[in-house]
Amino acid sequence: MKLIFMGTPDFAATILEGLIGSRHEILAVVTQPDKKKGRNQKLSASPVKELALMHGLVVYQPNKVKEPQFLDLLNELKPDAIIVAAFGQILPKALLDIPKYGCINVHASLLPKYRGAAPIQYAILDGETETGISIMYMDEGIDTGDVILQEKLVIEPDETGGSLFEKMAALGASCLLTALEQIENKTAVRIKQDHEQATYVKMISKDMGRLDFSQPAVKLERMVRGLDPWPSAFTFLDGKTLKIWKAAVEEDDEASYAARPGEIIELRRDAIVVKTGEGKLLIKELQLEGKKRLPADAFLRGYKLACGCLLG
RNA sequence: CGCGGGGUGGAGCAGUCUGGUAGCUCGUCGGGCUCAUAACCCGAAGGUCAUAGGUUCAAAUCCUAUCCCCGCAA
Repeated sequence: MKLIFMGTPDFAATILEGLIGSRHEILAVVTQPDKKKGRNQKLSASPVKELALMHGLVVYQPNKVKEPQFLDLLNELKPDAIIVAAFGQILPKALLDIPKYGCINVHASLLPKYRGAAPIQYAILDGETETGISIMYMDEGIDTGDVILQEKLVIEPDETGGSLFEKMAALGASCLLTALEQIENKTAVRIKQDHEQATYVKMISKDMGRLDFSQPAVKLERMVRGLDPWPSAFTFLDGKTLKIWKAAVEEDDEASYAARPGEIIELRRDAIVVKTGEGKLLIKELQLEGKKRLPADAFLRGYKLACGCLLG
Protein backbone atom coordinates (compact mmCIF):
# COMPACT_ATOMS: atom_id res chain seq x y z
CA MET A 1 0.00 0.00 0.00
CA LYS A 2 0.98 3.58 -0.48
CA LEU A 3 1.15 5.19 2.93
CA ILE A 4 1.69 8.51 4.57
CA PHE A 5 2.96 8.38 8.15
CA MET A 6 2.23 10.99 10.78
CA GLY A 7 3.91 10.92 14.18
CA THR A 8 6.42 12.66 16.41
CA PRO A 9 8.04 11.02 19.48
CA ASP A 10 9.99 7.79 20.00
CA PHE A 11 6.83 5.73 20.19
CA ALA A 12 5.89 6.89 16.70
CA ALA A 13 9.43 6.37 15.43
CA THR A 14 9.27 2.70 16.40
CA ILE A 15 5.99 2.33 14.51
CA LEU A 16 7.53 4.01 11.49
CA GLU A 17 10.51 1.70 11.71
CA GLY A 18 8.14 -1.23 11.41
CA LEU A 19 6.63 0.27 8.28
CA ILE A 20 10.01 0.96 6.76
CA GLY A 21 10.88 -2.69 7.21
CA SER A 22 7.69 -3.79 5.47
CA ARG A 23 6.76 -4.00 1.80
CA HIS A 24 4.59 -0.91 2.01
CA GLU A 25 5.58 2.25 0.23
CA ILE A 26 5.97 5.36 2.36
CA LEU A 27 5.09 8.37 0.26
CA ALA A 28 5.82 10.91 2.96
CA VAL A 29 6.38 11.40 6.68
CA VAL A 30 4.67 14.19 8.57
CA THR A 31 5.94 15.33 11.95
CA GLN A 32 5.86 18.36 14.23
CA PRO A 33 8.16 21.32 13.46
CA ASP A 34 11.60 21.29 15.05
CA LYS A 35 11.66 22.69 18.57
CA LYS A 36 14.23 24.13 20.90
CA LYS A 37 15.43 21.45 23.22
CA GLY A 38 18.15 20.57 25.66
CA ARG A 39 20.49 22.68 27.77
CA ASN A 40 21.56 24.97 25.00
CA GLN A 41 18.10 25.47 23.60
CA LYS A 42 19.22 24.16 20.26
CA LEU A 43 16.72 23.44 17.55
CA SER A 44 16.28 19.73 17.23
CA ALA A 45 14.28 17.34 15.10
CA SER A 46 11.70 14.86 16.38
CA PRO A 47 12.71 11.18 16.60
CA VAL A 48 10.40 10.48 13.68
CA LYS A 49 12.11 13.08 11.53
CA GLU A 50 15.55 11.75 12.33
CA LEU A 51 14.54 8.23 11.40
CA ALA A 52 12.81 9.37 8.23
CA LEU A 53 15.81 11.36 7.06
CA MET A 54 18.09 8.45 7.80
CA HIS A 55 16.06 6.41 5.32
CA GLY A 56 15.80 9.17 2.78
CA LEU A 57 12.07 9.66 3.19
CA VAL A 58 10.27 12.88 2.33
CA VAL A 59 9.45 14.85 5.50
CA TYR A 60 6.81 17.53 5.97
CA GLN A 61 6.50 19.66 9.10
CA PRO A 62 3.42 21.83 8.78
CA ASN A 63 2.55 24.12 11.68
CA LYS A 64 -1.09 23.19 11.15
CA VAL A 65 -2.12 20.19 9.09
CA LYS A 66 -5.49 21.78 8.44
CA GLU A 67 -3.98 24.45 6.21
CA PRO A 68 -5.51 24.14 2.72
CA GLN A 69 -2.11 24.08 1.03
CA PHE A 70 -1.04 21.09 3.03
CA LEU A 71 -4.31 19.27 2.43
CA ASP A 72 -3.85 19.81 -1.29
CA LEU A 73 -0.40 18.35 -1.04
CA LEU A 74 -1.69 15.21 0.67
CA ASN A 75 -4.43 14.87 -1.91
CA GLU A 76 -1.93 14.91 -4.73
CA LEU A 77 0.02 12.08 -3.13
CA LYS A 78 -3.11 9.89 -3.33
CA PRO A 79 -2.28 7.69 -0.34
CA ASP A 80 -4.12 4.43 0.25
CA ALA A 81 -3.99 5.08 3.96
CA ILE A 82 -2.56 7.57 6.43
CA ILE A 83 -0.99 6.01 9.52
CA VAL A 84 -1.07 8.14 12.67
CA ALA A 85 0.81 7.44 15.87
CA ALA A 86 1.29 10.06 18.61
CA PHE A 87 1.36 12.87 16.10
CA GLY A 88 0.30 15.74 18.31
CA GLN A 89 -2.20 17.51 16.13
CA ILE A 90 -5.94 16.99 15.67
CA LEU A 91 -6.81 15.90 12.15
CA PRO A 92 -9.73 17.71 10.51
CA LYS A 93 -12.45 15.84 8.61
CA ALA A 94 -11.09 17.12 5.33
CA LEU A 95 -7.86 15.27 6.03
CA LEU A 96 -9.52 12.10 7.34
CA ASP A 97 -11.37 11.78 4.05
CA ILE A 98 -8.31 11.92 1.84
CA PRO A 99 -7.02 8.30 1.85
CA LYS A 100 -8.92 5.51 0.13
CA TYR A 101 -8.88 3.32 3.25
CA GLY A 102 -9.03 6.16 5.73
CA CYS A 103 -6.72 7.24 8.53
CA ILE A 104 -5.50 4.50 10.80
CA ASN A 105 -4.34 5.18 14.34
CA VAL A 106 -2.12 3.14 16.63
CA HIS A 107 -3.38 3.78 20.15
CA ALA A 108 -1.65 2.51 23.29
CA SER A 109 -4.62 1.25 25.26
CA LEU A 110 -7.49 -1.21 25.00
CA LEU A 111 -10.11 1.20 23.74
CA PRO A 112 -12.59 2.45 24.79
CA LYS A 113 -10.56 2.70 27.99
CA TYR A 114 -7.84 5.32 28.25
CA ARG A 115 -8.74 7.50 25.33
CA GLY A 116 -6.52 10.56 25.11
CA ALA A 117 -2.93 11.67 25.33
CA ALA A 118 -1.26 9.58 28.03
CA PRO A 119 -2.81 6.10 28.10
CA ILE A 120 0.44 4.31 28.93
CA GLN A 121 1.31 6.25 32.06
CA TYR A 122 -2.24 6.22 33.36
CA ALA A 123 -2.56 2.47 33.02
CA ILE A 124 0.34 2.18 35.48
CA LEU A 125 -0.91 4.99 37.73
CA ASP A 126 -4.26 3.22 38.04
CA GLY A 127 -2.60 -0.05 38.98
CA GLU A 128 -3.91 -1.91 35.95
CA THR A 129 -2.49 -5.38 35.43
CA GLU A 130 -2.96 -5.38 31.70
CA THR A 131 -3.33 -2.93 28.85
CA GLY A 132 -2.69 -3.18 25.14
CA ILE A 133 -2.68 -1.80 21.64
CA SER A 134 -5.68 -0.81 19.56
CA ILE A 135 -5.51 -0.26 15.82
CA MET A 136 -8.47 1.83 14.74
CA TYR A 137 -10.01 3.86 11.97
CA MET A 138 -9.92 7.51 12.95
CA ASP A 139 -13.01 9.66 12.99
CA GLU A 140 -13.58 13.17 14.16
CA GLY A 141 -13.72 12.33 17.86
CA ILE A 142 -10.72 11.73 20.07
CA ASP A 143 -9.93 8.02 19.85
CA THR A 144 -13.57 7.19 19.16
CA GLY A 145 -13.27 5.39 15.81
CA ASP A 146 -14.01 1.78 14.95
CA VAL A 147 -11.44 -0.73 16.10
CA ILE A 148 -9.76 -3.07 13.64
CA LEU A 149 -7.82 -5.17 16.10
CA GLN A 150 -6.50 -5.19 19.64
CA GLU A 151 -3.77 -7.06 21.41
CA LYS A 152 -3.24 -7.29 25.16
CA LEU A 153 -0.05 -6.70 27.10
CA VAL A 154 0.66 -7.60 30.73
CA ILE A 155 1.83 -4.82 33.01
CA GLU A 156 4.59 -6.24 35.19
CA PRO A 157 4.82 -5.33 38.90
CA ASP A 158 8.01 -3.38 38.24
CA GLU A 159 6.83 -1.85 34.97
CA THR A 160 7.81 1.76 34.34
CA GLY A 161 6.39 4.23 31.88
CA GLY A 162 9.55 3.86 29.86
CA SER A 163 9.58 0.09 29.76
CA LEU A 164 5.90 -0.06 28.89
CA PHE A 165 6.40 2.51 26.13
CA GLU A 166 8.99 0.29 24.51
CA LYS A 167 6.83 -2.81 24.69
CA MET A 168 3.81 -0.92 23.43
CA ALA A 169 5.68 0.54 20.50
CA ALA A 170 7.00 -2.85 19.42
CA LEU A 171 3.58 -4.43 19.75
CA GLY A 172 1.96 -1.46 18.02
CA ALA A 173 4.27 -1.84 15.04
CA SER A 174 3.44 -5.51 14.55
CA CYS A 175 -0.29 -5.00 15.12
CA LEU A 176 -0.31 -2.26 12.53
CA LEU A 177 1.24 -4.48 9.90
CA THR A 178 -1.34 -7.16 10.64
CA ALA A 179 -4.14 -4.65 10.32
CA LEU A 180 -2.81 -3.31 7.03
CA GLU A 181 -2.71 -6.81 5.68
CA GLN A 182 -6.30 -7.38 6.71
CA ILE A 183 -7.31 -4.17 5.01
CA GLU A 184 -5.64 -5.26 1.79
CA ASN A 185 -7.28 -8.68 1.98
CA LYS A 186 -10.61 -7.07 2.71
CA THR A 187 -10.80 -9.11 5.90
CA ALA A 188 -10.45 -6.17 8.25
CA VAL A 189 -13.35 -5.76 10.64
CA ARG A 190 -14.90 -2.61 12.09
CA ILE A 191 -15.81 -2.99 15.73
CA LYS A 192 -17.80 -0.12 17.17
CA GLN A 193 -16.51 1.06 20.53
CA ASP A 194 -18.81 0.84 23.53
CA HIS A 195 -18.86 4.54 24.28
CA GLU A 196 -20.54 3.92 27.65
CA GLN A 197 -17.33 2.28 28.83
CA ALA A 198 -15.05 5.05 27.62
CA THR A 199 -12.57 6.79 29.90
CA TYR A 200 -10.37 9.74 29.03
CA VAL A 201 -6.96 10.70 30.27
CA LYS A 202 -5.31 14.08 30.06
CA MET A 203 -1.82 14.92 29.02
CA ILE A 204 0.83 14.43 31.69
CA SER A 205 2.30 17.62 33.07
CA LYS A 206 5.40 18.25 35.12
CA ASP A 207 3.59 19.11 38.35
CA MET A 208 1.71 15.80 38.30
CA GLY A 209 4.87 14.15 39.49
CA ARG A 210 4.90 15.96 42.82
CA LEU A 211 4.37 13.39 45.55
CA ASP A 212 1.65 14.08 48.10
CA PHE A 213 2.64 12.00 51.09
CA SER A 214 -0.86 12.09 52.55
CA GLN A 215 -1.75 9.68 49.74
CA PRO A 216 -1.37 5.93 50.28
CA ALA A 217 2.11 4.53 49.66
CA VAL A 218 0.70 2.20 47.03
CA LYS A 219 -0.39 5.13 44.87
CA LEU A 220 2.89 6.96 45.37
CA GLU A 221 4.85 3.91 44.27
CA ARG A 222 2.75 3.71 41.11
CA MET A 223 3.58 7.33 40.40
CA VAL A 224 7.27 6.56 40.75
CA ARG A 225 6.95 3.86 38.09
CA GLY A 226 4.34 5.39 35.84
CA LEU A 227 5.99 8.79 35.56
CA ASP A 228 9.44 7.33 34.88
CA PRO A 229 11.22 8.60 32.79
CA TRP A 230 9.13 11.77 32.48
CA PRO A 231 8.20 13.87 34.36
CA SER A 232 9.28 11.52 37.18
CA ALA A 233 7.94 11.46 40.73
CA PHE A 234 9.56 14.10 42.89
CA THR A 235 9.45 15.85 46.22
CA PHE A 236 11.62 18.39 47.98
CA LEU A 237 14.48 18.04 50.43
CA ASP A 238 16.08 21.12 51.99
CA GLY A 239 14.47 23.25 49.30
CA LYS A 240 15.91 21.18 46.47
CA THR A 241 14.07 18.96 44.04
CA LEU A 242 14.43 15.30 44.88
CA LYS A 243 13.40 12.80 42.24
CA ILE A 244 12.37 9.32 43.31
CA TRP A 245 13.26 6.62 40.80
CA LYS A 246 12.65 3.39 42.67
CA ALA A 247 10.44 2.74 45.64
CA ALA A 248 8.72 -0.07 47.47
CA VAL A 249 5.75 -0.24 49.81
CA GLU A 250 5.54 -1.57 53.34
CA GLU A 251 2.59 -1.65 55.72
CA ASP A 252 2.39 0.56 58.76
CA ASP A 253 3.53 -0.84 62.07
CA GLU A 254 3.07 0.47 65.60
CA ALA A 255 6.07 2.73 65.38
CA SER A 256 4.97 4.41 62.17
CA TYR A 257 1.37 5.24 63.06
CA ALA A 258 2.34 8.34 65.02
CA ALA A 259 4.56 9.82 62.31
CA ARG A 260 3.47 12.65 60.05
CA PRO A 261 3.07 12.02 56.31
CA GLY A 262 6.35 12.83 54.56
CA GLU A 263 8.41 12.27 57.68
CA ILE A 264 11.54 10.19 57.35
CA ILE A 265 11.05 7.53 60.00
CA GLU A 266 13.93 5.20 59.37
CA LEU A 267 17.22 5.02 57.51
CA ARG A 268 18.05 1.54 56.38
CA ARG A 269 21.08 0.22 54.65
CA ASP A 270 19.34 0.27 51.29
CA ALA A 271 16.31 2.51 51.76
CA ILE A 272 14.97 5.74 53.14
CA VAL A 273 11.66 4.99 54.84
CA VAL A 274 8.97 7.65 54.62
CA LYS A 275 5.59 7.73 56.34
CA THR A 276 2.63 8.24 54.00
CA GLY A 277 -1.11 8.59 54.43
CA GLU A 278 -1.30 4.82 54.45
CA GLY A 279 1.74 2.62 54.78
CA LYS A 280 5.43 3.32 54.39
CA LEU A 281 7.23 4.24 51.21
CA LEU A 282 10.73 2.81 50.94
CA ILE A 283 12.83 5.01 48.69
CA LYS A 284 15.41 2.82 47.01
CA GLU A 285 16.83 5.03 44.29
CA LEU A 286 16.77 8.81 44.14
CA GLN A 287 18.33 11.89 42.60
CA LEU A 288 18.93 15.27 44.13
CA GLU A 289 18.82 18.36 41.95
CA GLY A 290 22.05 18.71 39.99
CA LYS A 291 23.26 15.24 40.98
CA LYS A 292 23.20 11.85 39.40
CA ARG A 293 20.61 9.28 40.31
CA LEU A 294 21.88 7.04 43.07
CA PRO A 295 20.89 3.96 45.02
CA ALA A 296 19.77 4.91 48.52
CA ASP A 297 22.88 3.52 50.21
CA ALA A 298 25.26 5.57 48.07
CA PHE A 299 23.12 8.66 48.59
CA LEU A 300 23.16 8.24 52.36
CA ARG A 301 26.94 7.91 52.38
CA GLY A 302 27.44 11.40 51.06
CA TYR A 303 24.31 13.20 52.21
CA LYS A 304 23.81 13.64 55.93
CA LEU A 305 20.14 12.89 56.38
CA ALA A 306 18.45 12.71 59.76
CA CYS A 307 15.38 10.79 60.85
CA GLY A 308 12.42 13.01 61.60
CA CYS A 309 12.99 15.52 58.82
CA LEU A 310 10.14 16.13 56.45
CA LEU A 311 9.94 15.67 52.68
CA GLY A 312 7.69 17.80 50.50
C1' C B 1 25.04 33.42 23.99
C1' G B 2 18.41 30.64 28.19
C1' C B 3 19.31 29.72 34.12
C1' G B 4 21.96 26.76 37.65
C1' G B 5 24.82 22.51 40.22
C1' G B 6 29.02 19.29 39.59
C1' G B 7 33.88 16.41 37.91
C1' U B 8 38.95 14.70 44.41
C1' G B 9 41.58 6.22 45.34
C1' G B 10 36.33 1.31 43.09
C1' A B 11 31.20 4.22 45.17
C1' G B 12 29.15 8.68 47.58
C1' C B 13 31.12 13.11 49.66
C1' A B 14 34.44 16.99 52.57
C1' G B 15 38.51 20.13 51.56
C1' U B 16 38.44 25.34 47.22
C1' C B 17 36.16 31.46 49.81
C1' U B 18 41.24 32.55 53.54
C1' G B 19 47.27 28.49 48.37
C1' G B 20 51.52 25.13 52.45
C1' U B 21 51.27 16.83 54.99
C1' A B 22 45.13 13.96 50.45
C1' G B 23 40.42 13.72 54.65
C1' C B 24 35.30 11.24 55.81
C1' U B 25 31.55 7.31 55.23
C1' C B 26 31.68 2.79 52.51
C1' G B 27 33.83 -0.95 49.32
C1' U B 28 38.19 -4.18 48.34
C1' C B 29 42.35 -7.26 50.33
C1' G B 30 44.76 -9.51 54.82
C1' G B 31 44.21 -10.76 59.99
C1' G B 32 41.20 -11.21 64.60
C1' C B 33 36.49 -12.16 67.25
C1' U B 34 32.02 -15.24 66.65
C1' C B 35 27.84 -21.05 66.08
C1' A B 36 27.34 -17.25 62.49
C1' U B 37 26.81 -12.44 59.98
C1' A B 38 25.47 -7.27 55.86
C1' A B 39 27.78 -6.85 63.08
C1' C B 40 32.41 -5.67 65.83
C1' C B 41 38.09 -5.07 66.37
C1' C B 42 43.15 -4.53 64.01
C1' G B 43 46.00 -3.66 59.66
C1' A B 44 46.93 -2.80 54.26
C1' A B 45 46.61 -1.55 49.24
C1' G B 46 44.59 2.01 46.07
C1' G B 47 44.48 9.15 43.94
C1' U B 48 48.17 12.37 36.96
C1' C B 49 42.53 16.17 42.64
C1' A B 50 38.44 16.06 34.46
C1' U B 51 42.14 18.18 30.60
C1' A B 52 45.67 22.03 28.81
C1' G B 53 48.13 26.38 29.76
C1' G B 54 49.23 30.54 33.32
C1' U B 55 50.41 33.08 38.29
C1' U B 56 53.52 31.55 42.62
C1' C B 57 59.04 29.57 46.49
C1' A B 58 54.60 26.45 46.65
C1' A B 59 48.15 25.12 43.33
C1' A B 60 42.77 20.26 44.50
C1' U B 61 42.62 25.51 46.10
C1' C B 62 43.87 31.67 42.34
C1' C B 63 43.50 33.09 36.60
C1' U B 64 42.34 31.52 31.30
C1' A B 65 40.57 27.98 27.78
C1' U B 66 38.53 23.17 26.64
C1' C B 67 35.97 18.45 27.51
C1' C B 68 32.37 15.61 30.20
C1' C B 69 28.01 14.69 33.79
C1' C B 70 23.45 16.55 35.99
C1' G B 71 18.87 19.75 37.60
C1' C B 72 15.54 23.68 35.59
C1' A B 73 13.55 25.38 31.23
C1' A B 74 11.61 23.88 26.32
